[in-house]
Formats: sequence, C-alpha cells, structure tokens
Amino acid sequence: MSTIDKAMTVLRQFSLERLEIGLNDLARMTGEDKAVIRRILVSLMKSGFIEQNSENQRYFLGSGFLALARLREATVPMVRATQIVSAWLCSNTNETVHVSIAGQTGMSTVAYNLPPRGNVINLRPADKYPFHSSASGLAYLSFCTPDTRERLLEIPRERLTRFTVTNPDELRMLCTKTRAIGYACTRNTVEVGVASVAMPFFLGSADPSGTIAIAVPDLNLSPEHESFLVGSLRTGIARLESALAGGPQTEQFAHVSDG
Amino acid sequence: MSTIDKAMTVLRQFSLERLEIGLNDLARMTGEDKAVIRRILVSLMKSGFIEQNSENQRYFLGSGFLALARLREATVPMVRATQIVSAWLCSNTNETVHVSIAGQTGMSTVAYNLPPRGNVINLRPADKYPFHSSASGLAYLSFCTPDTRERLLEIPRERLTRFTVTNPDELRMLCTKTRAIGYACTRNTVEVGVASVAMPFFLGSADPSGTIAIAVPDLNLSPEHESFLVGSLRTGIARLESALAGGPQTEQFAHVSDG
DNA sequence: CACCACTGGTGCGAATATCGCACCAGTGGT
DNA sequence: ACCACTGGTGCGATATTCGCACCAGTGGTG
Repeated sequence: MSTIDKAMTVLRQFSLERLEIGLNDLARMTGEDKAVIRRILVSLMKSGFIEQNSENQRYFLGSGFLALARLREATVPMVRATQIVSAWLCSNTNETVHVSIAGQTGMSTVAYNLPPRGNVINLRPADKYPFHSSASGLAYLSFCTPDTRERLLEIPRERLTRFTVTNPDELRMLCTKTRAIGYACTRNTVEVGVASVAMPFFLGSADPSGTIAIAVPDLNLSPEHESFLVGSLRTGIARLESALAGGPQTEQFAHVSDG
Repeated sequence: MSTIDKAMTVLRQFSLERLEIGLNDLARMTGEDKAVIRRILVSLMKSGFIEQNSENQRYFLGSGFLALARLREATVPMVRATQIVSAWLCSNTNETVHVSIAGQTGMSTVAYNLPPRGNVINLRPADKYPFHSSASGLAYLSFCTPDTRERLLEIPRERLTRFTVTNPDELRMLCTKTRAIGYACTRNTVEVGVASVAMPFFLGSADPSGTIAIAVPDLNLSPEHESFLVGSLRTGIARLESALAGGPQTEQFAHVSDG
C-alpha cells in the first residue's frame, strides 16, 4: 500500500458521524502507526485538505476541496446537469429524487430534490448510502462489471433493518433479478417505511457513472405507481445522459444485460 | 518533499486553462519523473480523485472531490454562509460581489453574485485570482501574518496589465498602506476598466479565512461610492463572521494593525 | 519506406524516504 | 502519586520510492 493510498484512506475516515477526528483515533481507525498518520496529516494540512481545530487539536476536512470540486465541475458539469434532471423528475413525480455517484464505500449525493408536501422521504446529502441496502447502491451493484461487483461485495455490510440483505450470495441473486427487470427496487432495507426505485446512468465507462433513485413512503408504492416512477426514471436517465455526453449511453454496454 | 506533497502538487496543476493534462506534460510541469507521476496518478485514480479520458489518455480531476467538498461544507458551512452574505451585499450595493478563500497559489471563489443590470463586472468562479494583483489577494496579503506574506511573495507574479505591481518591495509598501486604510483597493490591476475594494474576514486563525471583494467598472468608482462600498463591506464582514463563528473575530488579531 | 519526435506506460537495481518503536509532555479522573 | 489517556517527535532499520533505460504506438516528414 503506497503512502498516497494511506493518505486517501485517512480522508475516507471522515463522515457525517465523524466530522472531526483526533490523531490517535485516526491511527486506530486506519490501522496505521500514529507517526505515519501524523506525517500524512502534516502534508495534507500544508495543501489545505486537512485543518486542525485549535481548541481540541482534532483534525477535519479542509477548504482545499472546495476549489478542486469547482474545477471538477468545470471539467464535467455533473452537479449542474443532475440538478436540472433531479428537479424535473421531482416535479414530475412529486416524490423525493436522489442522484448519486459511487464512492469507495457507498453512493454519495450529487443532487436531490424533495417534493413540496408534508409526508416526504428526507435524506442527508453529505451522507453515504451503502451498496447493499439502498436502491441507488443496488442499482450500481447490479449494473457494474462483475469485477467491480465482487470488489464491492468485499466491503463489510451493516444490517440496517430486519429487511436488509447482507448475505453475498443472496445479494448476487438480487442483482441478477434487478438486471432482469431493468431497475432496482428496495423496500424497508435502509429504514422501515421507505421504498425506492433506482436506475444507473452511464458516461463513457463500463461501470455506471451514477444512479438516480426515487424514494417514496412504502405504503404509497402500489404496482401502478412503481411502473409510473420507472417510466419517469427512464426519461430522466435519457435526459441526463444526453446532457452529459450528447446522447444516450446505456445501450452500448453489453454486460448490463447478461445473466 | 514527501510523496503526498508531490501528489498534491499534481492536483494543483489543473486549472481552468488546463482541465486535462497528459502524463508527460504533468511530469514536465511538476519537474518530477514520468514514472513518479504515473504511480501517483494510479493511486489517485484508485480513490476517484483523478480520472482518465479514455479517448486521448489524458488525466483530469475526478468525482471524489464532490463528496469531500460536501462533507467539508457539513463541517464548516462556509459556502452557504458566504452565499447569503454575498447575495445581501450584491442587492445592497448593486455591484458584483466576490467571496474567496486563500489557496496555495491564489484566491479561489467560494460565492459570488452579479447585480441584475447590463454593465457588470463578470468573473470566472473556478478561476484563481493572484495575491498581488486582485483586490481579494491584496487584502489577504495585507492582513495575513508576516510569515505567510513572505511565503506568498515567493510565488512568481505575472504582470496582467500595465498597472499591475509585481516588485516585492512595492507590494510590501502597498500592504502597509492597505492595512493603514483598513481595506484593499485596486484599479485596473487585473483587467483594465475594473476596480475593486476588498476586506478580509477571520475565523479562529491568525491568517484571514478569506476575503470579500466588490468589483465595479473603474469609471464608476467615485470617492463617495468607494466609501459607501467600504461601509457595506464592513457590515458584510461582521455578518459573515457572526454567522460562521457566533460573533465578530477581526478585533482579536493584533498583527492586523501593526506597521 | 525509414526516420524522427512525440505520446503513454513499465521493469528493476540503487537510493532514500517511510516506518514504527520508544519516548516526551500535557490533561483529566481517581 | 498514579493511571489512562491525549497529541507529538527522534532515530535506526527497512521497505518503498526513485529514475534510468526501455517498450509500443502514433503522426508528421522527407
């Protein structure tokens, strides 16, 4: 494992639950020596990717990511494009829409919209949604290459509700079924009472670029509503792909339809 | 120089002008060996911070920054806070407002607003504004610690217009003058016809967290308008500091008023 | 056609930066 | 005073990084 990999592993420790982390904790969480982590942190601080709370000495993510995120957005305007599609899908379906892309440990939000009514599914935009339990994650897991899928199945899986599937073989079968029907559908697997449908979008790579999910209160997801949502999703995916690449991309990838 | 520093130097090569860079170019730009850069790029690709264009093999910034930028924003909601203040300042002054933070090589945009009229000063939000020529940069350079200032004066300085000051001694004098009047004012130093006033804001550190600048067409900047803008800036700074830290921060730093 | 000047990418011995222990200083609780 | 923590550091041993030399492919030029 290279030192850069270690540095990236350090960055990956930060989450909504742990926005600032102490040196010893960071060493424990990564399994590295304190001195190693310390040297990495010093380097990352020099570049503005890590900052240190002067009161409690703990470390947190720095402002360096803001400028690079802007530059990334100037390279591939994914946030902008997905926001437009997300807003359209939300107003069209009157449900919560969530566009996310795959990270190392789960799906992370790019854009989202909540419909203007009372009983909505909320989401935390800086959170990570796991591959095995969320509809976004399952859509990604189902339509990525077999190599990627096996790699992602190595990640430890938490059982979030009594409906969450964690067994790897069961998950592989679930992926096969998902590919067969062309979209992912989960009920109560992240949180009881929440159902979601999701589909992947592609952009010049064998693995999906990301996914669009629509989340609804479980009781509202009748078969008719489900097929309506899936139809809207298909249109949204097509719009997004043509906005990002100048045309639909999904068809060209053979592995999405194999067993 | 550690390998992480080298990796960060690689990331720093990307800019609005160079969104994609080839391996050899990257090696030349950083002064490192091709093989070194290649190994760094492979590591960064594994973590999603760099992606490779499959058509021309060139490298560009990856989507990994989006999630970390969101997490950073969850830690310190600077974009959100500055956007609010920026919008307020813009509607109050009816001029272009630009909030930026210091990076390694210049000031980078956090938030900005253009007033709703024809003759406005535009700006490129993913661009970097140099320390010596922009009002934002000069404000930062003037109100940071002497150590930081000397470090920033090491950066090569481009002469953007015939009014741009590049001589280090002249710049030090300009900083002294700027501290004396309490705000930075530049005319035609980035682009002929553009004048700006800027002030720093602080947030728990000896160096400023960032700056707020107001840019106006040079001809419009009468002494009266300038003092009006500076007054608005002061209010904006106070609002921003109390939003971010729960109270004004500027006063506690002694070095901002020394010679 | 060979030749040239590029490009991205790689294997391997030599060099050196990284590792990881042991240690320090400070803090809060018992 | 002791303990169990915290963040931080110096230094010899070691494993990783370096950087050359090289490969394959491409596009332009006589």
